[in-house]
Parts: sequence; C-alpha cells; structure tokens
Amino acid sequence: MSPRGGSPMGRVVSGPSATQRERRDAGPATTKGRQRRTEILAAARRVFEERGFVETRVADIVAAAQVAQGTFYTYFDSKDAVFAEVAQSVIDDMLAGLHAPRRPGAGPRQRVRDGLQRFIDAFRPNAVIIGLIEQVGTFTPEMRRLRLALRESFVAMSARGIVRMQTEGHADPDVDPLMTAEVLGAMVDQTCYVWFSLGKEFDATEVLDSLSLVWSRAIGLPEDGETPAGEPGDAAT
Amino acid sequence: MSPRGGSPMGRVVSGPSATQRERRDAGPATTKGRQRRTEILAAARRVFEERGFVETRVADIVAAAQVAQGTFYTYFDSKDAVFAEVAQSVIDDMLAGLHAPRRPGAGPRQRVRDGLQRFIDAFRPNAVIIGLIEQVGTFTPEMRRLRLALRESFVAMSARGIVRMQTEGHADPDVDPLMTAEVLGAMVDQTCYVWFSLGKEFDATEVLDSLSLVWSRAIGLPEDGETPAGEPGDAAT
Amino acid sequence: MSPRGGSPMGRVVSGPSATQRERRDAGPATTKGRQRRTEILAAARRVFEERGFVETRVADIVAAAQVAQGTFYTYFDSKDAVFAEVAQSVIDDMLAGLHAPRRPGAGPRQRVRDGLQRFIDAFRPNAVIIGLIEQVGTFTPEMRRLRLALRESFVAMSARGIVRMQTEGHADPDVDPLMTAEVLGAMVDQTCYVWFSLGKEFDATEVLDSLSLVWSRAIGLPEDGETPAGEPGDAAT
Amino acid sequence: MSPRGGSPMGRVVSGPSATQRERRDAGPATTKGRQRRTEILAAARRVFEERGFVETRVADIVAAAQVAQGTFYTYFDSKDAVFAEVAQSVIDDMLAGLHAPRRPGAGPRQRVRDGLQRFIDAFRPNAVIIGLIEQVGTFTPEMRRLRLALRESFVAMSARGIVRMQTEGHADPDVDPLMTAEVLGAMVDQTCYVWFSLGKEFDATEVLDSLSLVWSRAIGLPEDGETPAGEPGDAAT
DNA sequence: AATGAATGAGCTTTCATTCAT
DNA sequence: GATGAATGAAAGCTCATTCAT
Repeated sequence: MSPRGGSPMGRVVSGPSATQRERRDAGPATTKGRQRRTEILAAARRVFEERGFVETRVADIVAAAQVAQGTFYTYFDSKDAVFAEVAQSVIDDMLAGLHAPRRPGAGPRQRVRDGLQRFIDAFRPNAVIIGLIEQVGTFTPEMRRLRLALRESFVAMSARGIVRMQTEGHADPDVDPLMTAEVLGAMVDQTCYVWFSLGKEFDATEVLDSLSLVWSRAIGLPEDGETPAGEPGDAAT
Repeated sequence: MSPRGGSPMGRVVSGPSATQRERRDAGPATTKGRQRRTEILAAARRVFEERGFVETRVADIVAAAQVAQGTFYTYFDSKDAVFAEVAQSVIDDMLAGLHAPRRPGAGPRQRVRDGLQRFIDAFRPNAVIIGLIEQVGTFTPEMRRLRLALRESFVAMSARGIVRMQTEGHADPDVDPLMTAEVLGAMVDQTCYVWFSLGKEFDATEVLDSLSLVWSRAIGLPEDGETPAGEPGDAAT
Repeated sequence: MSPRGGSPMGRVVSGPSATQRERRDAGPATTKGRQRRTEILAAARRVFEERGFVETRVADIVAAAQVAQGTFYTYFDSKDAVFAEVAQSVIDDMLAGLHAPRRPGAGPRQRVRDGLQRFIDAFRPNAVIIGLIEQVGTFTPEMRRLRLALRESFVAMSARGIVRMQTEGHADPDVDPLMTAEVLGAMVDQTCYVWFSLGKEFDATEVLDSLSLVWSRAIGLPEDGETPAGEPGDAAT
Repeated sequence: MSPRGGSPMGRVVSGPSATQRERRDAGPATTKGRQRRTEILAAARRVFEERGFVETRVADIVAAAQVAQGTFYTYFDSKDAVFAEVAQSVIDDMLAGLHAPRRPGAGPRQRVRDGLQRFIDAFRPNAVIIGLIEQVGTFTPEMRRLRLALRESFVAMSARGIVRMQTEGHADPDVDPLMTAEVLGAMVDQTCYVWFSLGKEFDATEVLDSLSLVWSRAIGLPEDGETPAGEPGDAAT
C-alpha cells in the first residue's frame, strides 16, 4: 500500500515492482556496467574486512566505491547479497588454491607438508572474510551452508589423500580416513583461524612444523629416516 | 561495543540519572533483588541461545523474565553487559570442568582420553554460548579477550600435561609442548564447535577415538600394548 | 540478518522480534497510554484529511501529535494500520448515524426525506475520510471491503425501508426493492461524494428536494396530496 | 503532481537538458517516432489498468513497451504526464460514445433507456481508468478538473435531454432539469463504478431496468401504456 | 533517437535506553 | 524497586528523472 521504499512488511499489493529485481538478476548489459559492478564488489570486500559485517553500512560501501547510494542497488539486492557474493568468491579462491598440483617425486611427509602449506597460503589472504563468514553464518543459513561446504570439501580432499597414502603403504591402514581427516582438518582450520583471523602471533615455520608432525604421526607415516609403518620396529637402528 | 547505531538517549547526550546508575553500581540490596537479577540473567541466556546475540532484543529478555522493560536496567548496564556476564559464567563453568581431578592409576593414553572427555563434556552444554562469544568477539574486543583467555587457559593446561608426560618418560621429549598443545587444542576446540555448535552429526565414540589417537600419537605416546617411548625400541634416545 | 530496521525484505531470521508487535496487539496498559493512543489517532485523522493518504507521512502525524517518531510505533503497526483504524471509526460513526430512530407519525414522503437527511448529516463530517477510503480502496483489499460493507449496509437498510412501504401499501409493490435500493443508494452516495468530497457547491435544500423527489417517485409513492399508488388516478382532483 | 517525495534530479536542482526538453516539446518528428509514442502510451494504459497509478513504476511501463528507461522521457514529461494523456483519451472516448445519434421514432422511455445503455457501453471498457482518475484526482488538481469536466458534460447533456422532453410534453415540467440531471447522473455514474470498477456482480438487464425506471419516473414520464404526463389525469397542471 | 547506468532525496521502521510515576 | 511509555538516531531501499554515449 505504501508506495515508498520504507514500509517493509505488510505490503498489500506488490513489493519492489519486480522490475528492479529483474534488471539486477539480468546483470549489467554494458562493459561499463560490469566494471562498476566489480568496483562496488571490491569496495564492499574492503569495507567488510575493515569493519566486519554488522558494522558495515551500505553507505560505507558506496562511499568507498565513490558512487551514489542508489547505484549500489542497481547491482545488488541488499547488503546481505553483496556479502554472499564476496563470500562465494573467497570460497572459490580457497578451493582453487587447495587443488594445486602435487609436487612430483615428493615423499609422503613432504606431501603432507606441501598440502598444509597450500592450505595456509590459501587461507591467509582470505582470513578476514572467512572469519566474517563464520560470524554471519550464525544468523544466516546460507552462509552456514557455504562454510560447511568449504569444510566438507577440505575434509574430503584430506581423506582422499589419507586413503592414497594407505594404498601406497605409507600410512597406517587402520586409521579411519574420514574421521581422522575430520579432526585433522579441524586442527588446521582452527589454527589458521586463530593465527590469521584472531591475530595471534605465530612463527610460520613452527606452525608448519607442528601441523606437519601431528598430521604425519596421526596417520602413521614413518618418521623421517624410518621405514614405512607396518614394518619391524627397527626404524632407528 | 553495541553494533546498533542509535545513540539511544532522549536528549542528545546525557547518560542515566544519578540514582539509576548508583543502584546499578551498588548491586541488589535485598535478597529479592538478587533473585530478580539471577532470573533476568537466566532468561537472557535462554534467549541468547535461542536467537543469537544480534537477533536478541532486550524486549525479548524482559518478556522471558516476566519483568518490565525498565527493570532490566535496574540490574544491568546494557545488552552487551548481560551478554558479557553470561559469557563469563560459561567460561568459568568450562574452566571448572576442565580442572577436574585426574583419575589415579590411569596410563598416559587413558589420561589423554579422560582429558578429552572432560573437554567435550564441558563444551557440550555451553556450545551455543561459546559460538556466540565467537560471533560477538568479531565486534567486541572484550569478548575477543575472553575467548582467547579460554583458549590460552586450555592450551597452557594441555602443555603442562605434555610436559608432565615428557618428564615421566611417556611422551616424546622432542616435541615442543606449547606449539603442539596449541595445534592439538585447536583440533579439539574446532571439532567440538563443528559438532555441537554447527550441529554436524558425529558419533561420540568415533570422535573420542580419533581425537585420542591423534593426540597420543602426536606427542609420541606408545601405542597400546607397546612399551613407552624411550624404552626398549628406544627410537628417540 | 541485518539487525537494523531498514532491510525490509530478505530478512533471514526473524522480523520485528514479535515482542514489539505483541505489545502493540496488547494495547496500552495504562490510562495515559490509552490517552496517547487516542491523541495520535486524532492527529492522524487530521493529517489524513489535510493531505490525503499518499501524501501523509508518519512524520506529519507525529509532528501533529507532538510525540517522537518512535512513539507512533508504540501504538500502531504502520501508516496503513492507523488509516485502517481511522477508516473503521468513520464507518462506525456513519452506520450509527444512519440507524437513528424514525420520526413517529411521519408520512412516507417525509420518512424518505428524513432518511436522506440522516444520510447527508452522517456523510458530511466524514466526507474527506470517505473519499480517502475510496482512494485507498484502489490499492488495498481491506479498504475495499470496508467501503463495500458500508454500501451494502446502507443498501440493505434502504431495501428494508422500501419493503416496509410496499407492505404498508404506500410504495409500488412491483419495484424490485433490492435493485432499486442499489441504484438509489448509488445516487445518494455519489451525490454526497460530489458535494462534500469533491467540493461542488450545491444548495442543501435543492439537493434534498431532488433526492427526495427522485426516491419517492422511483418507488411509486403518491405525490403529496395524492392517494397511494395502485388506486385510481384521481390523486389531484 | 507526483506524490513521490524524491526530488529526482542528480544535482540539487537543474531540470532536463535543453535538447531533451526541446525534443519533447516538439513532438515526434518521424513516423517511426509517432509509432513509438503510441506504443508507450498503450503500454502505459495496460500497466496502469493492471497495477493502478501509485503502484505503477515507469520501469514497468518501459518494460511493457520494450524500450529503454530513457526512451520514455523522449516522449513524455513524467509519469504524471502519461497518465494525464491516458486519462484524456479515455474521457474523449466516453464523450464520443455518449453523443451517439438518437434512435429515430423511439418513445421517451425508450430514449431514456437508450441513453443509459450508451453510457454503460461507454463506461464499461474504460472503467478501470476511470477508477484511477478518481484515485489520482485525490492528489492532482488537474485530474480532479478532468473528472469534474466529464461529470459536467454528462450532466449537461442529461439536463438538455430533460428539457427537451419537458418541451415535448413528455416530462413533468416542474422538475428542475439541472438538479435532477445532477442526482440522476450521480446514480448512473456510481452504479457503473460499483459494477465495473469495484466488481460487484450485477445482472445487466436488471440494472438497465432499474436505472431506466427510476430515471423515467423521476422526470415524470408516463408509465408504459399510460398517457403522457400533463394529459388526462393531469396532476401537475 | 535510443540506451541504460547513475543519482539521491526521502520515507518507514526498529530498538536500546531513559525517566516520570 | 518496579513499571511501561517515550525517545530519536540510524539505516536500508525505492524509483522518478537525468545524462553521457
């Protein structure tokens, strides 16, 4: 009934006229439009990183992007929607980083270390946004889904790695790959979170050493200079 | 701390009346008053658990506590203040749970398992609030401090445990107790978070098994039925 | 997700917290509250009459009522809601005015005239709001219902009057009471609308004369000094 | 005229560029241009009929017309302006319909009935827009003028018809032609409004019967099979 | 003449907090 | 101490209209 933007609920007749929404769904028609969209997205990410989700105002984003308030809504449905897009791009970026090719000819311990390094490298630049996804996930099912999807993906990948090492005879065949991947994933994930998102100061090498050691021992990789698990206990002799 | 914008006082800036502030500072004078305070605190916790911090309104709390809107401010400074108090009580409860006495005569693996069980048991009933502390920590330094304090406390305790086991000759003396406690703590913490706060369905025994195994192996405890590290097959000596 | 009032659609979690709404539904608890509510309602009516529905801002209403913007929402859900209440009270007032007691001993023509006079007297002070109900009815089903309910009520009453006169032998028994009441009602209604709402200047006596004449003739009442319809054409002799 | 608040120009106040305004004032220069204009006008009418004036967005109109947002302003000054044009064309159409030639050789009652039928036929296809004119009239003087002009025109025509019948000796010479035309016009107008615009379901024949009967009796036409007023039972002489 | 992106004033509604009773 | 009404700053979103291409 009320023609104005305000009146959010209890609208009797229509809502946002659907026409505006269509255009947003269609996406920018011109090159310049696509460019603007990207600019606003980038500005949004910057502001979110600086102020967090709750504290970010659309006004901050448009100020950072140097456009008018209305322009924002030419490209995005809402503050929630931009955040979802920023989050998605971060997740995509991380997943891409994780799937980097294995180094050929590396031993199992080295491969574990490489994998952890990749995770850390993928996490670090996205740490703030990942922290926000966590935060926002508390009140948005969609974000929670995204967050869990990233986890699952990482856990599944780790589990595959464990199975591969078991098949190759490097890793203890008795450990449950999925459950172990689950807790080791939690370890890595949370360590990075504390390190990069909460800002606890760690020494990069020490972290990598510790994570590598725990991971390797957990799945029963032979200590460096040891013969593979499952063989006589004569490793150090 | 409050993420809300509205500078809420009727005048431009004034603060509460002297009498009101005094009453708050003084704390409840009568038994009935103390009781009221407790009721409101309990109601607040319930509502926070149900709706999260951001979505909780003071109005919800007073409704749950069956008191008038104004009564809330007789006992608490602000919404943030009640949350801080709820959070503090949760942290206290957890710390108390963790410091439970060791079972006498248990072997090192059993002691690890017991410690993990204690953590899980302490975490479970407080999971939702812990998740909220995380959330609120994103915009509140005070909460962040609280959160990190809990971590430090747990990590320190774990590190002491590792050192003890190293001293006793059970654990690998070469692992860095602090750094290892750090990453293992991250593992346990995050696993519980995913399990209880995000609601991923885990089997209790499997979780405990996996965590115990990883923890034990990480610090080089001998496998069950094996002689301790440093003895017979004394690899690490 | 957005904690703020703005974010009107796409809200993921909750809406207005329900607590606010409950209080509004409950109605004012104190005498002072009831008084405030009435004041705002009166102010709203004044503003609506002055500016129309679309042009009225909640800001205008609160200014007229000399209260803060937020106070409005302590008592009413929305601009639409106040209007609905104003409209309802106008309709109630009109219906009450129409049901005034018949003058005893008046002839049928006089009774018709009295009825019309009552309608006019009931319409006049409510004319502006009735016009707005019409306007708002175009976009709100609820208002349309209200508007039609008033019509039905008036038509039904008129139809009963016609039937009574037919029974008494004054009115032509051959006219369809309902359909005739329908078109005569339309005549009266619209005449008042043009007169009071659109502001066309009519002479009160002339209007009443014309309406009375048309109405009376339509249902076949004998001309003044004539014998009732259905008898010989010797009326004027 | 626009009820919207937003002073919509990019700068504080500027007005359209000279070239744009000139083009609008000049009107379409090419055939294709005239065609475009017509298309947009038609689209506008369709959208107005579907959504009402307030709920119609310029965006809806251009979407329906399959042109760009800016194109609209090449041909029309504003949303209000298109509506005015749509309204004007509806009024013109109605007036044209009303002035259809009288059927030769018809008796007075038949002529009344014919006139009413013409009105109904002219009203029906334009009902929605007429309703909107009413609605918009509430906040636009220009529309109110248009609306009243239509009324006046119809009333004047009716009055002339009554005078003619009085002159011809068919109608009661004592009724005031103008005032009677006024209330009878109100009756017909409002009946059509309720029927076609508000959607109350009437039987076409019954409506026409009732309107005809009331109208005829109101101006004192002899009942069918009766001799004209002023003859035999010449009451009114 | 056509396009579609840009503009920004303006409105509604929420809710933490205060204060008179 | 308790009550509940009052406050008002703030923020999200819409959409008529303009203007650079």
